[in-house]
Amino acid sequence: MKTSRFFIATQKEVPAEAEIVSHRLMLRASMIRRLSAGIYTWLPIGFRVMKKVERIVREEMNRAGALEMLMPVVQPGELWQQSHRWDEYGPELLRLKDRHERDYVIQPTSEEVITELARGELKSYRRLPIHLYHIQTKFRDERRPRFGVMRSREFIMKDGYSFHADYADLEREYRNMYDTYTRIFKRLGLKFRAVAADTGAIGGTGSHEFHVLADSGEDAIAFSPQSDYAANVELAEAVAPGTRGVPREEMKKVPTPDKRTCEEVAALLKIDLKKTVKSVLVMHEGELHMLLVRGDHQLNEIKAQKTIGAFRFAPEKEIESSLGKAGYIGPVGAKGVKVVADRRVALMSDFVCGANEAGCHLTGVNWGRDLPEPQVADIRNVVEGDPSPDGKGKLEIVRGIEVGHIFQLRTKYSEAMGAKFLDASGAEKPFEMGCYGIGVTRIVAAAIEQGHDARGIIFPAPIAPFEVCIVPIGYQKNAAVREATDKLYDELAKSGVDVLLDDREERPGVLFADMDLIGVPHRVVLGERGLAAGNAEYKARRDEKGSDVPLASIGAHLKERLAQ
RNA sequence: CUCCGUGUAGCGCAGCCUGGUAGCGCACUACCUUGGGGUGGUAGGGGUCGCGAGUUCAAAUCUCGCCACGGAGACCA
Repeated sequence: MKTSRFFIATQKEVPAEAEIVSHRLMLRASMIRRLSAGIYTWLPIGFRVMKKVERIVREEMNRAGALEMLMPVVQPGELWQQSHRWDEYGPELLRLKDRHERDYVIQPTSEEVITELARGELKSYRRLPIHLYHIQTKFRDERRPRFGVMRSREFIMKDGYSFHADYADLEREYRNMYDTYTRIFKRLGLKFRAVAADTGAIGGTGSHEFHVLADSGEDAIAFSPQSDYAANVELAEAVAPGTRGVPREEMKKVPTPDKRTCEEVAALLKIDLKKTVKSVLVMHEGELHMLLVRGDHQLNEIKAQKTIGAFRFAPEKEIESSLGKAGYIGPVGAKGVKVVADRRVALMSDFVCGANEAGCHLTGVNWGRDLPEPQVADIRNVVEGDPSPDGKGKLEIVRGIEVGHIFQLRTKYSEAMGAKFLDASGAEKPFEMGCYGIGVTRIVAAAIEQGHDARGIIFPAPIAPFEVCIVPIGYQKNAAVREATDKLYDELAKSGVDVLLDDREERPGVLFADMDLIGVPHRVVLGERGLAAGNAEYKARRDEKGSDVPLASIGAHLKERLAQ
């Protein structure tokens, strides 16, 4: 490909709306253009990258025995009513009506269609197992689309669905997919980690998320370097080994005027933040609950909801009408309030909390003596240094971008939609199902979050828009440069290298800047100066400096680099 | 959903407070210049100032409504 005939529309300036580096660089590199909120056009450069990601995903899925197919983007609402997702999904599901006023949805995933297909086609256990997948446009009407294609409304995903006669076979395929995903992300050249995820209401033993590691990631992942334990921070169990200390202090009321937060109180009293307890008042079905976590910990709403059920935070008014001024409430003498303490809090002694009196806190508080033993539950986020739930080592926390998710659906859809087969004994059974997703377009953004510098994108070679670029200096004017350039270009193109020749009549600086920006991993510069000495210059995108390579062997040199 | 902010050329912005001929930079077109890290110059083209109402002799500018976009927000006693 020659740049003069290609679509390069790089820019120095970038729309102010682009917040994260991948979004900025994708716009600047002319990979994408925004059409509407969360909806993007993929320009040729971006399209090439996306297709390379797709290809690797496709090759590995096929290798793993899955069969590619294609399901419609527009799906009848009726199927979604059968699976109950019509009601469960909420406003993220884009619904529309056709001219006959019939309901349709734009698919966010395809469980309904695939289950409907299986219901009609897979009548016998002899046809099982089978794994079907497609790579297709999805739509989720996100509340707040942002970060470019990282969190867009329209996106491309590979979603696969497997059908099994029994759970053991589903587990086998699940492991197969775990291994396949691991291979895919390795081939993509990304740093990633598989983490245990929430199995939610569906249960079953299996759900893993695959995260590309990047500081800008939206998810925090807790893992133990001493074992293979890894989980989303929101789900990681916070354990609290040890026993409660014996009380040494008397409970005392101390004045803490204008000190409402644990941090302020700890600073005023000159005590460790770990001696304080945060009291959070919530309302669940008309009943007030007080949730207690240690001053330096954070409440985990998901865990708390699992413990007491759905709740909302109590507004200041409700706090004042029940216990007193917000900022000074606490569990001691909290009448009409159910107290739930985090495991860690339940082990505390001589702690500090609000006194339910404006401007006052209590010190030296102890369970059993000053207030009744509380209900105890895991209701906080884990923090760095917490013991690993599997008992091996201490947790570390890194940030990640979720790019893959594998899930054991079990019989949720097959039962809801009556998708059954006959087993060997002639009995009718619902399929055991698995589903497996990979965010193709999100991977492109994630790769950029992981690979960039001040000059632009640094793509892993397997997904770069081009493998090699040739930058001639004076291509339009210097016959020797032109000749050497054309010769090398033809040689590389003929041997199947994905090569880009920058033949634009621009200053060298412009060419260099553009090639760096779009992230081509290997670059050859041919100029009068070097050619006079019989040399080409080779530079890898990651390197600061290039090196001279004899012109005669530059082709071989490149092929060697590409093979690495 | 709530609060805040912003809508002026493809992009980044100024002008608005204090109403009076719509501007700058990038990009684009032509020519000259330059040629190893976004060269310098000359001349151009491109605008319903988000939409609608109101005030006024006169509205990008003031008022009201709407729309779009962006940011923040259950953070926590």
